[in-house]
Amino acid sequence: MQGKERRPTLKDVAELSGVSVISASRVMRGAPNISAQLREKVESAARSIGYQRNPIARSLRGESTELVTVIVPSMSNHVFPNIVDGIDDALKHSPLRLVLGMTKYESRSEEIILRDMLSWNPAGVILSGLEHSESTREMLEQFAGPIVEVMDVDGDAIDMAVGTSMVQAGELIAQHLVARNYKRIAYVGAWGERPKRSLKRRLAFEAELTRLGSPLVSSLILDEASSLQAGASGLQHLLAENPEIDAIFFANDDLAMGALFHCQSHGIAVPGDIAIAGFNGLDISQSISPQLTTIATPRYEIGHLAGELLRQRIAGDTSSAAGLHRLEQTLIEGGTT
Amino acid sequence: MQGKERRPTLKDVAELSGVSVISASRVMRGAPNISAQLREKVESAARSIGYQRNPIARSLRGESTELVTVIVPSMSNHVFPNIVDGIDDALKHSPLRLVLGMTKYESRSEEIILRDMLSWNPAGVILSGLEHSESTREMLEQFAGPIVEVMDVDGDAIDMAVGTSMVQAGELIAQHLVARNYKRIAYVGAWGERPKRSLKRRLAFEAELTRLGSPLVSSLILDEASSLQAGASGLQHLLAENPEIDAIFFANDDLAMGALFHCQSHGIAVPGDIAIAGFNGLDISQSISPQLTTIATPRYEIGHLAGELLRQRIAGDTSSAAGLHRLEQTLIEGGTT
DNA sequence: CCACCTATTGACAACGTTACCAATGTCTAT
DNA sequence: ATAGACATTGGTAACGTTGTCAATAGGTGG
Repeated sequence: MQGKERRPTLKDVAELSGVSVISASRVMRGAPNISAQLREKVESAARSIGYQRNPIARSLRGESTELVTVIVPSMSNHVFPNIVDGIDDALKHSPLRLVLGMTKYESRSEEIILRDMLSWNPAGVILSGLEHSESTREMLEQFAGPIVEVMDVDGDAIDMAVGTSMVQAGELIAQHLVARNYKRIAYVGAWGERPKRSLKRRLAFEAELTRLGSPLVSSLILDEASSLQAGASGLQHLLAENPEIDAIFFANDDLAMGALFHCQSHGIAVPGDIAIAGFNGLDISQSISPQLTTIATPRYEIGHLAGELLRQRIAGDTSSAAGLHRLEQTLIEGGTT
Repeated sequence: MQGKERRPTLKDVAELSGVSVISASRVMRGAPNISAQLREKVESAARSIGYQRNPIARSLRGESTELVTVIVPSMSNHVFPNIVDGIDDALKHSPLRLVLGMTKYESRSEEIILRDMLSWNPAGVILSGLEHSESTREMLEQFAGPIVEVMDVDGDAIDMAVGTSMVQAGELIAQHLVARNYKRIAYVGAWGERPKRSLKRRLAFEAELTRLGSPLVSSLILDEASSLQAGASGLQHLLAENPEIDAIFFANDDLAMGALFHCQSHGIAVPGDIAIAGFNGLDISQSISPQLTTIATPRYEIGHLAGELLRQRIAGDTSSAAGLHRLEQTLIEGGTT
């Protein structure tokens, strides 16, 4: 079904244009000190046989490839597609290509994927969160290229990190709920709280509630993936156990919207009977009515900056940029609280 | 800031275990006819220095890499993250890795990305849609590995294709709207209708409406990306021009939901004043109220089957599987029509 | 006991590219 | 005019792996 002509090599280009292989190489990679005639001869030969440089041979010879390893938990969480879109846009006009791996929130899986991908000698690595297994951390420390950890900035970066503060997010929601005079506040998480950033958010939320004199009444960490359904069932469980709860902070907008829709279809008044807050600020959560109270995070921008930092460092902009890059997030006071 | 020890090679393993390089190679790649002692010596040496096979050197020598090129329009369209998730799960237990490229719905961009990625000699290619530029098509025909085109199956596959029928989708919605007795039906699209599958859907929709004696009253193709906002503004434009429209088929759920929310917040009764239908069957469109009338497409399954077909062919399961793989989609009769 | 076969291991070359060094030619300052 | 600097081009080897062929050892049937 396929053609399979042998792919042209530098040798072919050199023979056709009557120059040495090394000269052809120099022209193709834009090395300095090439005469105009030589360049012209080689370029036209290359064009005529459709020569493409072979990145495999190139990177066997040299050091690193033009691949950027991106490891995220999953695409089904709306957060990560936005991040990946941002990264891709930042790398769009560079020769760098994204190699994507998904961990399903398992740190063992992160380790395996990373080990595998590092064997490609990538130009850089982007992964999510600041917490990694011991051996993941070792591999990253051995890795010579730039590393960006995305999503949260509450901790130490191995190299660079871009994200928003989970601690601040938890505090903002706590302050908001207390200011609105809710008294019996609960929390619902998912994914067994494996992404440590959600744990950070919850702990900060709890601590701030306690500080404000209105400690958390109850919390429920679902083991399943977050989804609208999970949010609805989380809400039901909590209310069944503890009917006097008057506000719930959900680990993300999906859970929160699921709970909201459940209330709407079961005659539970929001925020009258119960207040609901989420996290992320997904587009859709701002279009429904009432608008969801949530924290809007700049996901695309996180990805874009991560890609940009990586690109700059790979391009030779050494120095700078190491450390935490904290982006702003905003509390959206919607109609659900 | 980083460690940068030289990466161990086969030579290191061979020296440490006192065997030849080629024997070490054979053990590492599990070749036949290896004595137990040799295997043991080599394996323990490899373990002790943390040897990892170098896929770059391997694929320079051999033929193709263990990379799978995946080219999709964008991650911000909820459809593609699901596809990518499905592909990833299908490839999870193989050595294959996803290399991701995004075209932003530009066929020129598809061409550039594909050319670049093919230079890595990928094991296989997955891309979206059955329509490609002339030179994209040529490159694909030259390509020796398996190719899967995902999303739609209304046309001819270069090699394999997995998706649902856009023609059927358009017809189903047309039949549904006519059956519900809507008389003045309109259509709203986005992305300048660059993905040909949405064009196919619209044309089938129009043809079926005509056949049923209720031809399309008006259609509006927005040039912008689809989004909730775009859906709302599409609705407004159409109604401004043509107030007697009583039903609109939107190219996807995002547009449809945007229109629905607009109606809800502007006192337009749905489906009383206007009926709304979408396409995709996103999770969220089924959780809102009223539930959106739409066509539910098996996106994850499309990705999964695409990955599975690719994996099988790469593993040597030649033969079979070429051609169109049509998956089922279902009309969801929601409360918006 | 010998030709022959199989199992096991090794040597060499090659994949396509580029770093490094060498060779040639050209130009400038003294 | 000449040494030295620079521009331009070429040759060789090497990156890490594996296909191919060769070599060795042990075993088999006649």
